[in-house]
Amino acid sequence: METTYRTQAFARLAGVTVRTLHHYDRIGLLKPERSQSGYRVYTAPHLERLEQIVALRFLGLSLKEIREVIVRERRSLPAVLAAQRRMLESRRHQLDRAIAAIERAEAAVKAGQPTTTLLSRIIEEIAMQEQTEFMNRYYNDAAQTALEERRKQWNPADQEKVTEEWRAFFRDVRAVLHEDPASPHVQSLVDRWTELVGRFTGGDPNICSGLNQVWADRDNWPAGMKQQSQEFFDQEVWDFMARARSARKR
Amino acid sequence: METTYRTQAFARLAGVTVRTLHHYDRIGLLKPERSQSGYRVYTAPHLERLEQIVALRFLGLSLKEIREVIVRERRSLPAVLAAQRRMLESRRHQLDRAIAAIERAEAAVKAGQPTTTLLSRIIEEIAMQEQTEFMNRYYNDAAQTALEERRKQWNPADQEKVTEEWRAFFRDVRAVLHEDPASPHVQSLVDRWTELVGRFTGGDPNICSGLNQVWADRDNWPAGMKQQSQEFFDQEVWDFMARARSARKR
DNA sequence: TTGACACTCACGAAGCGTTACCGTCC
DNA sequence: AGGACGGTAACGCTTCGTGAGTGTCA
Repeated sequence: METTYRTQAFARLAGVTVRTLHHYDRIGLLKPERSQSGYRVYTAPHLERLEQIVALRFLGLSLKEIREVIVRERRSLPAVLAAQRRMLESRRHQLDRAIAAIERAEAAVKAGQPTTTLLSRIIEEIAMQEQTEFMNRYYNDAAQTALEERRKQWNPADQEKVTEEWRAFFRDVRAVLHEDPASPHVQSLVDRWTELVGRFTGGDPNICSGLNQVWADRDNWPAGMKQQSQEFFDQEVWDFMARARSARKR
Repeated sequence: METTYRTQAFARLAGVTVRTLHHYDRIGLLKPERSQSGYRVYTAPHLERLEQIVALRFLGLSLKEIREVIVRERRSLPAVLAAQRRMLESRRHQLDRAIAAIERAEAAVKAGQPTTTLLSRIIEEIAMQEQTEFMNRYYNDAAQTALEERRKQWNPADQEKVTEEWRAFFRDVRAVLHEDPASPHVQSLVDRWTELVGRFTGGDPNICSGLNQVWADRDNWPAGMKQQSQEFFDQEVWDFMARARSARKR
């Protein structure tokens, strides 16, 4: 003597569309009874199950996953939900990155940086984020917060200036590759090198240590980062500087 | 004399798949040159455009939207991005709700509430969120924060107890519908009513005002909420209580 | 007879992944 | 001549929305 519903009434009751019920029926997720004329007939237990389906869909599970959890308890619900939570958190992280990219690009353009258009700023911002995320694997917590502070002080113009100084430094080193690494002239280049690195580390030993690790692992950098610093991947220059530094030590 | 790339090399360079390039070519989003043999030939300008496409895709724009922005500047980029930011923020809000639902359901079950299973707790949690969001349209900021505090003190058992008290109150009122609204017995019911309402408002005038608005607009409640409080939608009881209260005033 | 509602196909949509089959280049 | 790489064509995946055409009657 229980209340029964036909498709439309049941759909309204549960807050879904008729088409959705048809779909769930077809894929075997929620199969109602049938009247002799072939009409779908839903009852209270169906409502309960549909509520479960809707809830899990709200959590972002696919219908296939829902079926595995509900129809036959093939998979443990707590485990699935824990996994789902991690997925959602990572999606949220991605969303945050996208939102931040738009916001910061808008802010930068509004603050009047006519050299780059909004779209270019966004591309830069995304690249920055990628680099930051990747590099954070090498820096410990102290270094990460220190770098965070540092970045707030930076702006694209500063960045461009520093890059230019490194470029000049490399030119100067390449010009003296034939000289004695211990010569005063070359040793002054070691000082310049120390100064340039110190400009980035700010003397922070945490940052310094992380930087060494980043550089040591440069073969594994993502393509975008590699490409961007390709001009500084001159093994000959680095070898020469290494010899110059060890000459200094003695 | 510019560098050219064929499909695979170009794909690696830009960090996308060959299939993606084929797709963009077919839908007219990024059309490379062709060699005599029909091979796709990409050059630097193509790379620039592809970077823009990838960036906008990162922000969640559809390929159609990207085409409208990039291929022919039919739509203003700043406007599109502002709209996109709002979309992303609303998606983020949805994600937060899903994550919160899982977290709180897990916590509630772990804290030992054997009456309800994890899945049921999630359904309750989602319903709660819906109600909260909907009701917040009626409460001002002060009332919302006050209610927020209140909810932290609540637990399902309390909720059940209060519901039971309202149920008893309705039974008692229905039993005296034929009596004089001004009789001492009925007037004591008015006191009980005041007390029950006060239990929810906590005497806060902001909450009180919001509650009145919520109740006045109960025809527009979402289906789920209506259904849940359906047992208290007894017009006869409310009319009788109104008469009893106006009898008290005189 | 006529609404109102029910049923079963079946295409469409977004963004590629994934064969399948065949030509080009070195 | 073989293997790496290029091309096109076309189905698959996901979750229903949206008709089209037709039957039922709570």
